[in-house]
Amino acid sequence: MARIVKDPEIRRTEIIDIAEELFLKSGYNETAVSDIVKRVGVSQGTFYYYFKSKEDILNAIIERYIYDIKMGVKAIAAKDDINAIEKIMAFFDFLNNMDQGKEKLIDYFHEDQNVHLHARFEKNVPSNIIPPFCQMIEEGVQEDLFDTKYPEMAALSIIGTTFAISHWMYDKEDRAGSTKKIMSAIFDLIERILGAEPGIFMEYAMKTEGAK
Amino acid sequence: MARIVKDPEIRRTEIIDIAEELFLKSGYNETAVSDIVKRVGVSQGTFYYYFKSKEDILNAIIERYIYDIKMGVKAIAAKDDINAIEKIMAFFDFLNNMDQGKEKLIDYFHEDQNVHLHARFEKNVPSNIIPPFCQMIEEGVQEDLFDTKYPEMAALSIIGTTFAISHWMYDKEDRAGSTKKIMSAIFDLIERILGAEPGIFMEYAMKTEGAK
DNA sequence: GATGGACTGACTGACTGTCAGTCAATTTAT
DNA sequence: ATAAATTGACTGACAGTCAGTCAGTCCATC
Repeated sequence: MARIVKDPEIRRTEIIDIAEELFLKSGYNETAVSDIVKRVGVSQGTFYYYFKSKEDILNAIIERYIYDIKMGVKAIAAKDDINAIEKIMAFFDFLNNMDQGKEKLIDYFHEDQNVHLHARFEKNVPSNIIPPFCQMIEEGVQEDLFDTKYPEMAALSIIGTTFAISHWMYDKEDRAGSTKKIMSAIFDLIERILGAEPGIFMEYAMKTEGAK
Repeated sequence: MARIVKDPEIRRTEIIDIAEELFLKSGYNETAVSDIVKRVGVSQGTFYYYFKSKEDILNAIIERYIYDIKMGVKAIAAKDDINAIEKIMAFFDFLNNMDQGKEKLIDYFHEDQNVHLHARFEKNVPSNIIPPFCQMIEEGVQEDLFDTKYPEMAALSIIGTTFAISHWMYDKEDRAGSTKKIMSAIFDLIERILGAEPGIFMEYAMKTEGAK
């Protein structure tokens, strides 16, 4: 085949892009390295010139997600025109709306074939978002919006709660169920964990919705 | 090789036992089906007579853990000589002390080679323990020990929080750190989530420890 | 109550196809 | 000239298959 030399940075990104697309379409185990290189139009050897194993490219893909999330959260945490409650809500909004092309990332991740992606994702998210999230909580404590002695644990608890509930919802058939009740429950939990005034998150949510 | 016919139930258990041992020792990916059958002393064909794939036996192993947990939790939930707080504490005690031979299951699962087992485990635990756990919480609400409108969500939140914190702890080097502070934080979170009187879990914990 | 033949389903192990990963050779860029 | 990028045929390992074997059971017959 005609040999095409590209800037390594571009080649690497190219391979990651295709690998990500195929992993999401068919699953990690079901995608062969040979499928990836065929689509990219390079040899098997080139793949292993850039990645030391198939597992390695999975990590590269996850790292990219994590990087995006980290940047997004940092940006929210750094804002100075909104308070801690609004930041936390903006944070959830950001996570929910992160997408990958046309479909929501979160939907992809919950498909059964992607347990591999999903597990790795959830394993790496906390260490990256806990610090800025924790900062938001500490800010809220200083503003007297929250009341907790353990901001880091509260951050972990909220992230863990979110994961658990989102899995739970996806495993249940009647997912459409009653979104409102679930929202109320989640807000209630967050308020309790943070020691915020009961109902205050819902209040803010209504306000924002009204502004749209 | 000499052909030895056994009761299918026994053969199946035998294969699961060895597979579990090898998966925990060397990891799922690093254990070949051929390794398993060599140890059991049967042919490759026998393996596939009992399990439709390598993935399938992993499920069988997880199902066994889940079954044990389910039974343990049900037993605790059914007790009538202790109150809801004591039940919840007994439940955590039970989970923490579940072992597989000499090592604690939770320690095994956090070893890097066992991500596969671990992910599958955490995916399946909630749907099995939420119902009895939820029942304990409702009981606590009736006894006026807890105060929540969303017992199921509270159960999910506590499980999610527990997972998140345990991952967090295992990822940090300085794990030995300050167990007491972490215990206080976890109790604080549980009390908030359940709407229990602040400090009541710690109180019960001290009482139980004193009794020993 | 022994003999044997039909039958079942547990079990065998050599075989196949696939795939992750390697490497010596080759081309391109500086 | 040298280094960096690229090739693709090759290897070894492994999951999964399949045609066939054999232990044990059931039951008809003497």
